[in-house]
Amino acid sequence: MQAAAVQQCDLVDPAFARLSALARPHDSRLSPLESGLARPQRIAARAELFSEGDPIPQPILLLSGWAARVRRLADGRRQILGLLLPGDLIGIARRHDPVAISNIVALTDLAICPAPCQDDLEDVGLSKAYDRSRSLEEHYLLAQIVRLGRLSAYERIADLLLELWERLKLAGLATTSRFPVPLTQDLLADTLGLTNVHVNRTLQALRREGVLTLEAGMATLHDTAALADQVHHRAPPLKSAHAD
Amino acid sequence: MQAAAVQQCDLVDPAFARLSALARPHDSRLSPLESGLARPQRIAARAELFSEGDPIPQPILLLSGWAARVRRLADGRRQILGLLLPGDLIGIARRHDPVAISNIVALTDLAICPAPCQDDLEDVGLSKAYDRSRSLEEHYLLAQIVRLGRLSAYERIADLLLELWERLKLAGLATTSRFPVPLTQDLLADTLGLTNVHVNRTLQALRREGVLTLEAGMATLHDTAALADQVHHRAPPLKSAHAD
DNA sequence: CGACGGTTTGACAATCATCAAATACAGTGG
DNA sequence: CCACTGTATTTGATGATTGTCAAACCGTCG
Repeated sequence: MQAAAVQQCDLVDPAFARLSALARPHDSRLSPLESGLARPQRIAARAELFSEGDPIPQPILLLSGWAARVRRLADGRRQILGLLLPGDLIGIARRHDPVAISNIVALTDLAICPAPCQDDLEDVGLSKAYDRSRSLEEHYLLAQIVRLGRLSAYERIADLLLELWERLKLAGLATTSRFPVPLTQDLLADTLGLTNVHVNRTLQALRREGVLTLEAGMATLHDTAALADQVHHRAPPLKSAHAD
Repeated sequence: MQAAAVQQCDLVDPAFARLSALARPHDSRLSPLESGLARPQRIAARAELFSEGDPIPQPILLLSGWAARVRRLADGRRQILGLLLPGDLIGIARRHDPVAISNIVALTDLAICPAPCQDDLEDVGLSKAYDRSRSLEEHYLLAQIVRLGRLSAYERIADLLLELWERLKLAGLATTSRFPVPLTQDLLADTLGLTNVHVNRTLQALRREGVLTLEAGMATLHDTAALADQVHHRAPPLKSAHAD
């Protein structure tokens, strides 16, 4: 990292850490990454980065802060489709004339920058990292569907926090089982398809039972191993689909 | 279409129609499409096409029949992540060593074939069609999240059927507002995050109120315009995200 | 006929939403 | 410093939506 970038070092670090983690073990010179990061742009919390249908001239790399993909219904109901964390990429789904497929709003103050050229296929490392990132993005959407479709409120919160923990670890933003989660209970509710009141009561239950704590923007998972065990309840694949 | 393909004409037609529709208005010679379709492979209902983690050597084009992306929980709960209809592509999300990100099972008898080479970027038409298909796939996942997160059982069914109607129209499989939906109420329940009992009762309500009918594998939407209006309730984008 | 998968019905319970208000807490300006 | 404002959290009372369990019904197929 040179001159201009140096002072931003702690800023770009999480994004760099995440992409490096995704590029491994093929390793790589993620050089283009460093060069492109000289000019981070700042976005204020609550700003809308993209509206559905907006063209996205180039993919964006989220350097710091949290954002969300949001959809609003005519009667005011709101659903957060997914959360965007430092190191996540925005708008890498399509190859040609990419377009925002959902609104994206800043949940906190943000730093973003154009994602270094992904079309430069010479950098295999970076290309693979983007590929994995795309893959993870879909994975998180699917996880969200299972949460909303089949988990209880209690399970939804536990499952989401476990996911956030793992995602933050990827970016080096969670080293212990205590980590920042700058979500209000309102936002949590809109993420999990619940009401803020019910989220509040369920959080109390989780706290009371010593599962996890969420307050003042910090989450603490009290028994991550047990939690992951209970929550990562994938069934072994079954050959007959309709079996019960 | 030549020789070998001709006898399969009605078979490949929907898939061809869909990809052509997606390629337009850039039009295109979708020539590689025709050539690759000579050897459709048949899959029996209930077979599992892919398990999570399976490598997908090449993208697959679904020619006829319905499939589903499924996830099962350890205690037997099941969530259908998304439905796959004729003309849909499987495994086009990743560029490098693609891997099945969810189990895929055949809901009906299927005909599939390898998707004609997408890396042949010379065929701009086909490449664009695949790109749009990818984009639509994500769109449907997001729609599913909103359904599960914020719609009532009544709305979920109406919304899903409207989506299916539009998707089938793309492939030329629905010309009127009456079209085939080979889903049992059990499968509908697992798609919509409900129980089969509740799906049954809600379907009765929808029928009673003249909104739609679903029986014997056929769906009928009684006032598609009004339905689309009620159900496509996107709110106008709002600049302040947290506004209420 | 009997078995099977799918649909339908009923009685009842649990989860979660709604509405309204109280409390806590940080920031702002006098 | 304190009252004032706005936002976030918490509590209570009540009701609607949806789930659970169990059984009956219905058509198809061997």
